[in-house]
Amino acid sequence: MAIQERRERARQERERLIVDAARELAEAEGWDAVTTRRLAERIEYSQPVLYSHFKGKDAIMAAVAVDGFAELAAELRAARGAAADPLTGVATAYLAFAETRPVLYEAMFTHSVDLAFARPDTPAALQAGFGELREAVRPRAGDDDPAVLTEVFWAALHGLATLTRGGRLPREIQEQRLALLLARF
Amino acid sequence: MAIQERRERARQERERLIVDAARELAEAEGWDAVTTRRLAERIEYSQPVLYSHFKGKDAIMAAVAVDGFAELAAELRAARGAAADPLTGVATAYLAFAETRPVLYEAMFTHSVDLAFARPDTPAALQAGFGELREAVRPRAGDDDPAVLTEVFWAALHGLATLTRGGRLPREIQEQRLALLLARF
DNA sequence: CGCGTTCTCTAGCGGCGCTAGGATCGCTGT
DNA sequence: ACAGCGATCCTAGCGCCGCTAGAGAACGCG
Repeated sequence: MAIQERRERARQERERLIVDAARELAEAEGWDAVTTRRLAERIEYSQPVLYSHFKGKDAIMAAVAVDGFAELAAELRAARGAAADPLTGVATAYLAFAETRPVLYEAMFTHSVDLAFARPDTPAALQAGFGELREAVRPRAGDDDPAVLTEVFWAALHGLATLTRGGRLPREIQEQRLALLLARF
Repeated sequence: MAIQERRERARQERERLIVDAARELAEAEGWDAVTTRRLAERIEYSQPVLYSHFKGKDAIMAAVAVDGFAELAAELRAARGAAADPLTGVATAYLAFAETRPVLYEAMFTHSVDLAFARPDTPAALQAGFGELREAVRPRAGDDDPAVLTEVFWAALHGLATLTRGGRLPREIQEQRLALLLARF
């Protein structure tokens, strides 16, 4: 039986290799450069092995996105603990994440439509990130439902992040925008 | 000289034909189905004709997006005039636009990164839509800069629209979210 | 009518995501 | 020790993509 375990271990290592390679390639040259051929070349296997791990290219990107959600959750947690005002800290950390890891943020939100949210099989990392936001919002909720208010706050952050990233909003006064948003919460 | 004018007119008609065909095809089968081959077939010309009008496929999508901005601006204007509370009306109209014309909204915000915003050559329709939002926000701005506050409000709406569209937020309680957002403005 | 420009098409390039089918490797039972 | 047999992996190729070069047709003009 140990043989199968070793094989399974090797499989999972290779799966990590694929996901990491996809992320590195995307961070180096953008998601357009992430093709199955280039990915296969980078991991030194042939194309078809990708399909023995993932259903298709989208699934690989979704795996990168899940990693991204885990990192985002970790950074939000750290920011909530460290900042004088948790909500400010979390919001700043969120915008910083989107700004410094654009490739991850794209995978998480712009691409990969079929990641289950608010479902039984939702990856834990996704829930965790939202949880961090909710705990930061809760003290400011007043009579409002904290969960729903968190959704609104998250949407505002997401909007700021994506509109800025897409060149729709000039980057320079982002701090001012964030201040106005926080003042209203 | 009249001959050149006639030709120019025909060219512009064909350009409209291309943009409309792209939009119709996208609305019928999604943007993935909009390929240069299928588009050429639909307008009953060969592929290279497309490239005598537009630099590439992205430019065609950008043209559809500009049409979208014009429609959005028109709907926001109507909503601002008709609603009891302008801000509520405009916000509702914005979310309704994203919900009922997902294909246009995608072209405007998810794709086509290289539409100039806040630049000399920014299409007027883009400015107009933002102007409608700004006029609706202004009475609620208090001591805040209305333009910046409008950006924040727009970002919040955009976030709600995209997160809902991507399945990140369940659609059912969108009205409740909008109420919470409006209450904070 | 013949000429030159202007337009449009056929054909093809390199690359894409993905898959079928055969070769090869490594474990297993005799 | 070795033949048999799955599991594993690669070569080759399908149909499609965005885009372009170059041939040929259509059209206004002298």
